[in-house]
Amino acid sequence: MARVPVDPLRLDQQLCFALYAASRAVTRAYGPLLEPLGLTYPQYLVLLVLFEGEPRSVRELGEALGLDSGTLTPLLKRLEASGLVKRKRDAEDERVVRVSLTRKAMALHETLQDVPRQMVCKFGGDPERPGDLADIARLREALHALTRRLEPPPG
Amino acid sequence: MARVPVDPLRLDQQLCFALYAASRAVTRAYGPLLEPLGLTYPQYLVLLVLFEGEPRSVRELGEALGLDSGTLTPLLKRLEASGLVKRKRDAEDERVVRVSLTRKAMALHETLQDVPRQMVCKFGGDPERPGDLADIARLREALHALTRRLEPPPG
DNA sequence: CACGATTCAATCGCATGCAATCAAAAAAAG
DNA sequence: CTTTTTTTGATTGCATGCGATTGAATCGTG
Repeated sequence: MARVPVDPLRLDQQLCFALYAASRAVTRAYGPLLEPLGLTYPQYLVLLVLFEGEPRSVRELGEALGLDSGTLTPLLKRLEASGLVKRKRDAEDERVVRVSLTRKAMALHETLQDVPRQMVCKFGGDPERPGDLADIARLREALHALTRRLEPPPG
Repeated sequence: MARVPVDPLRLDQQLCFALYAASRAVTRAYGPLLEPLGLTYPQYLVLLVLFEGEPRSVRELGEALGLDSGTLTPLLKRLEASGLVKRKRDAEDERVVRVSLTRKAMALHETLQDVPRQMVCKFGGDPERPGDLADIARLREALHALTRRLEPPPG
């Protein structure tokens, strides 16, 4: 069991770079699926949040995605320009903007159903094989755990 | 063993989002360490590549990091403006630009030695505990494998 | 009620990412 | 040796991310 000293700054030793590279690779892999639908990857994520419940305030979307208004406001304006979301000031509290889906977006929901399965294939897995799905689930949980440790809730 | 059908579009089911969120969380975690040194995270990565061998052409840097000249050219100009790298057209082949480190950058190399250890702590691990380092290594390898599957070499 | 603190979205500035295009240089074809 | 193709980096345009600031609305407290 020889202990070989390793340069701690070597790129291929960095978890951060592995994450950075994998994240960009996955985002790129979504491109061919989303671009024909007129969606970017972050826009797709916003729709996923809204599919789970509407309407959502900009703050709620930001909490779900870890993005701030500086990123979300222009992104939402583009989604609005695409006819996929509506933005409306809350009458009760004029500070908040409630974002909801259009009919067009709800129709997109059907089209998007197949996207995750296609992505599993791109990941090199078989969507029919439980083992492959379990591998993905394990990796996903490890990443969520890492994110939680880096961003402790404001408790 | 009840099989509960799960909405495949649920955000917390997406490996892509786990990656996306974790990558941004890690990049943010580097901020406090790099900002005092006048570095951004991608600039830090470029320096890591150069620490492993100089000079490097823009193409070589791009291959190592998975970035193209559209990203690297302005980034390298900023690193040059910071006095950390030199850029010089190759006399043999006027197409290539060779990027090398300045004395200032080599001095930075010393300062950066401790960064990876500090990051392990932020990840919630103990740099002295081999088990924690092994966990990080496993996650890193899983991510590298995913990236490779998504970007098969042009063979 | 007054008023300072807080919340919320928008705006601004800067630094990526990345596709598409360009121009120059070099290599390959003929 | 000339033409064509390829390689390499730069440039442009667009869409994020994100810190910092702003401005409006609301809340908390006295």
